[in-house]
Amino acid sequence: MPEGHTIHRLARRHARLLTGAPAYVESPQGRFAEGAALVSGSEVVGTDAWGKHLFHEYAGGRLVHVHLGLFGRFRDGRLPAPEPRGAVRMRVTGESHWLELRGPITCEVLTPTERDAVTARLGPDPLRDDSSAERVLANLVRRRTGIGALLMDQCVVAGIGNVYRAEILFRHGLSPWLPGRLVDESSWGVLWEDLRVLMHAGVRSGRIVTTRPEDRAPGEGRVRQTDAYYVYRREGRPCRLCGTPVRRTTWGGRNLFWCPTCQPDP
DNA sequence: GCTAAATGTTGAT
DNA sequence: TCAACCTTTAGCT
Repeated sequence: MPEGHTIHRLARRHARLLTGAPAYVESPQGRFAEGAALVSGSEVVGTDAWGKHLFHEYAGGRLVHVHLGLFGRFRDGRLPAPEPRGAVRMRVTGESHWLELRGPITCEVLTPTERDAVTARLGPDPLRDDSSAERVLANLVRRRTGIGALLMDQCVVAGIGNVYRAEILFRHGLSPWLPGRLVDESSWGVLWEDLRVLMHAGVRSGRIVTTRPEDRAPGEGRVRQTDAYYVYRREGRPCRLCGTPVRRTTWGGRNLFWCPTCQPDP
């Protein structure tokens, strides 16, 4: 489930499992063999996340840069590690735990300068303390494109994916086609704070839940997956607030879900 | 067992 | 705008 919250959660977890000890890095599948050899045996000094990009920092100044793309996945566990099965791009063995990475779109070794070049192309990340609502707003108001496309543009704001995009626009009654230049400062400020709260909750729980308790079936404990969203993947089902069937279209090659009543055309 | 779809990005047309 | 790529899973037969 790789939106920004997944990556930040992985960064924290990997820091806990690996930091402060040497790690042995291999590529059972072979496609990361050269990179693995560059860092293997060095101490893990920390991890970092920016948007959907994850970095493992090794002593000696090398970084492993991972982008999960749509399909990438990490698994981990306590040593001893099981025999790698199938296409394992990277396997990391620390002092007490192992990690396994499959299906990433990117897995490469970078220098600090190269890492800076990666993050320089990214907009502010709502999950980072150094992010700023004002800077994102400045990126929005410069563009005529609809806010629905802009929120998915990682140069504008980093870490939002298709689920958070659909859900945050619904929660604020905004049409995905509202031009970025028409986004006003006060409603953007409210949306941004809400987004930060939702994404931080996602980091904590490891899943995306955007519905308010009063908008889902009563019950304690874990929110059922069918109750987690307002519009994402709910095409044809009645809007939780107004009953209008949720709509879906394809925009920029991605599915876009919205309620035409709660999010009227601009 | 097969097919389609998926929370993403890049590069060609 | 479209296809390609990375891999798993759900829903069929």
